[in-house]
Amino acid sequence: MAQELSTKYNPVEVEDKWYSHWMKYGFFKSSPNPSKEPYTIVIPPPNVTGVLHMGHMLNNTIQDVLIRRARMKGFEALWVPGTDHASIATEAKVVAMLKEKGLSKKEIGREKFLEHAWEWKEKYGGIILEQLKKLGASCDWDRTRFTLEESLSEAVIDVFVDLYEKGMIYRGIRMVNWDPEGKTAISDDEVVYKDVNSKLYFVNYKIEGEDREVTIATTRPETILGDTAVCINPNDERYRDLKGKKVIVPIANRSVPIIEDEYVSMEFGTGCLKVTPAHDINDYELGQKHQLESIEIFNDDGTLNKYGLHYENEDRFVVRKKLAKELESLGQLAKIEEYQNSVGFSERTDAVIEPKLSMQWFLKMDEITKPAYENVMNDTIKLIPPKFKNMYRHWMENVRDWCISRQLWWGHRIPAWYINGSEFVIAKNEDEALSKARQKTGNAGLQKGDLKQDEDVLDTWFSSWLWPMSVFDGFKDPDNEDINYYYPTNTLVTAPEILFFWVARMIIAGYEYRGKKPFNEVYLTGIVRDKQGRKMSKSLGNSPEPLELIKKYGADGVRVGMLLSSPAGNDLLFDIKLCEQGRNFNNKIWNAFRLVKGWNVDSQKENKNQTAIDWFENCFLQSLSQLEDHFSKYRMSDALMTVYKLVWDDFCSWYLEMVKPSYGDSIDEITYNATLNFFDKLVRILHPFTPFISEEIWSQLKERDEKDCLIVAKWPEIKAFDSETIDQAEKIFDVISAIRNFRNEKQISPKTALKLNIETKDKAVYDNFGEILIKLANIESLVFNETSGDSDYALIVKQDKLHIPIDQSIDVEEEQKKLKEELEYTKGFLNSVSKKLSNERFVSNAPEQVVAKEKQKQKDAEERIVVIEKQLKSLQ
RNA sequence: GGGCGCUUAGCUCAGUUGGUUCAGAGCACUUGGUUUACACCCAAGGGGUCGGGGGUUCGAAUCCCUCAGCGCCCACCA
Repeated sequence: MAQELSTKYNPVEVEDKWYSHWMKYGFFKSSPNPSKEPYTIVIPPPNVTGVLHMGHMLNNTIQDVLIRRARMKGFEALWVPGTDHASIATEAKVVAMLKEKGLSKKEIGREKFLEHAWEWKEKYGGIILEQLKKLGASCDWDRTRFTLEESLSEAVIDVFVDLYEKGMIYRGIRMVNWDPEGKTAISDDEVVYKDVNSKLYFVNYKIEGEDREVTIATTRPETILGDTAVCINPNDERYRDLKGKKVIVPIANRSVPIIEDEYVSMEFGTGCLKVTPAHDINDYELGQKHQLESIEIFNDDGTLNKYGLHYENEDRFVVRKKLAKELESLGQLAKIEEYQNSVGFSERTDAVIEPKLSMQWFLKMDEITKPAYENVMNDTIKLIPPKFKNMYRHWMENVRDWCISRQLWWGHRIPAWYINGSEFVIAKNEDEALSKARQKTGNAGLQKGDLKQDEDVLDTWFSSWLWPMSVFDGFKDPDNEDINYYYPTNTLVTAPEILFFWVARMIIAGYEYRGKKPFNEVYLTGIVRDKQGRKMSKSLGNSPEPLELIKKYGADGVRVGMLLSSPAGNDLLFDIKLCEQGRNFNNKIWNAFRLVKGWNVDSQKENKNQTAIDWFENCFLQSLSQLEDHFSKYRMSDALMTVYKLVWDDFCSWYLEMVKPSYGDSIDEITYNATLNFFDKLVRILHPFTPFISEEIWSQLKERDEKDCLIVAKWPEIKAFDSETIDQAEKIFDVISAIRNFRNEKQISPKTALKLNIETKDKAVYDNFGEILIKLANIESLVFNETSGDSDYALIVKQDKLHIPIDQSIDVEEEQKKLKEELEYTKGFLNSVSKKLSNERFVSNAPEQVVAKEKQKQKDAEERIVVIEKQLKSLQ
């Protein structure tokens, strides 16, 4: 009964009710089922530190739409949830928490620190997953995994050992960002670049054995003490005569070679570069290339070491000034220029970052990346949208070895054990390490205490790259039922910013360890931005709180809002209005349902709505095909819009208006059942987008068993449809709109019934849809091709003329003017079509279909012109 | 600096291999509406020389060249 159903849909209760119901009956659960094809998604594991933000909302809505649809299409659908331990982010949070308690990492030591970290993880680590439930995420929660849990950690260590044994992991020198204040290496992400005003010092270096000098420009004169070469561009004419010579490093008085490399820009400074391999990444590479010595001149705290000579133990910036003075007094400072450049600062301590050489672990990327490269290029793995293929290729072609060690504690500790400093063994655990160490050294007396495990942990991505395999225990037990059934997964939904960090590496690992791709398709979402296009961030305060949104608009409303305008790979400019639109849509459906539930059925009554029923049936099938097409191309917004228009326009605005009994009247049984049947189909295709309201309506369509839920109902079957019926309806809709517009213009109330006399050559349309026309345009008498009074108003729709006699006197001039404009336009149109058709090259070159259609256009236009001219004449 | 991409209605975007009413959709906007499903609504309507210029073609939003503006990724210039 109508009064039982509120006029406004209230999602809060409904959503909680259904989520528990689905959980209760285990509809999200999946296990290998040989009689069904699997459809698998592994969630991009959110950081344990994470709190649900709008990016998650978009990302997980898309995944849920895909998984729910797959479930309904009869796949064994599995969505595996989990979280990522996120070394850097989590460690930073824990450090901050300790700081509040007045503790520091160093004081409490590794073990205690990790205790705190785990405690923190237990407390906050699950929040984000709980939040996802509010969104309606239909993950198999029993399968929730965590990248630092025991089984997944074992996988990481196994892989490390394996790759090492294959000779793909090595130790090497790398430049890290050193924070002299915090005395720690920090990641690239934690470096903040700022434009600062600095100085460019022009220093004269003496050429060995000659009375000449060469001038070099530098922003960091203190690093002169670490110079091991001077570099010029081999094409630089100015320095041709310097080739092969040596220069004397000022103050240090060291003789270093002049090397040549095209890396040096001839335009910058003097075109002559000092090379300090230990303190500049580019210089380091030059040093590698030209086999230069590398002299480190700094201590960990940013003071100079013994290579600083008389500046030993003084701070780098103090030395910079003093050294400049000394150079000046030596007459070796040519000039100082003001200069603006970008300098890296530590995000945490705001200290200027010092590039520092350090020993790190690397994974060789040249060989291992090959299948990952090829199989994306040949579309074995599809990137959506495909434009990302180019980016992927560029990265793969320029890939560098992957530095996999991080100077942190929260993470997978590198399974390397050092014996007396430099010698080491790689082993799965300490016991194994000990036996390997004994073997390696030949010293059977070695004890565990003689071994020291590497202090560093592995890059977080070194665990997440195994995710699609490790969640199914594909390492611990490589031939288990789960991994054999679910792997490769179907679709990965993630952000383009981690295409290289994560996606590419998962592909690499997939081929390396399973010989198979990890997923068939990668759907790359955009970034959720605010209306002004700014990235959403806490500091800007421009990010809405997702749970508040859900409370206000319902999860269904928010889901619709997220999907309304988010083509793959494009950023979504989020506007709260999108959620409003989503909510309104749900309310619309709710009210349509309220209407139908309120109908009184009269089983004696005759069905007069068969045309409407047939039409909507076809209309539905047409939309269903379009929907299928959109989904197959991952056009989520278009898919949703197809359903949106089908429900709002076709079903509510047209179909329900066609069949709706007038007030107090009853409805016949056939129409009633057909309408409920339409609801049944509509909620099925709505379900992936708006799971809650669709389930609620479905449950009210008829008496059902508790387990008979929409979430596991069948997706409607795609069938051919009759486009003739749809075309006819379109024409009738045009006629109805024209009449409504006429009422608007003439200010005739919709309640006032009109007489209508139609001149047409296509009466079949009216034979079928006449009753509908009468009802929706409020016509009291409909006749065809009768002679009309000269003073009648006439509307021209396509090739038909609608005479509508009304009491208002006709404004002949106005009507003539409109008709003449129309005539002009149509003639112009006809002219261009005829021109095309009289062009022999068009007729002979264009496909037959195109020509035929042009001919039809010509014919239609000609007929229309006749109709217009006739009406014009009758007005004279 | 290297690579990639974008520019279509006020906004966000579709527009498949050049060819039907292809210049579209949603929102926004304007006008009218207390029709008993819904004002979170109904009906109707007005908006664009497809960034500028040039070219190829019977035909260009779509292909080519060029200019302008914007964005992203990577490496960051002493």
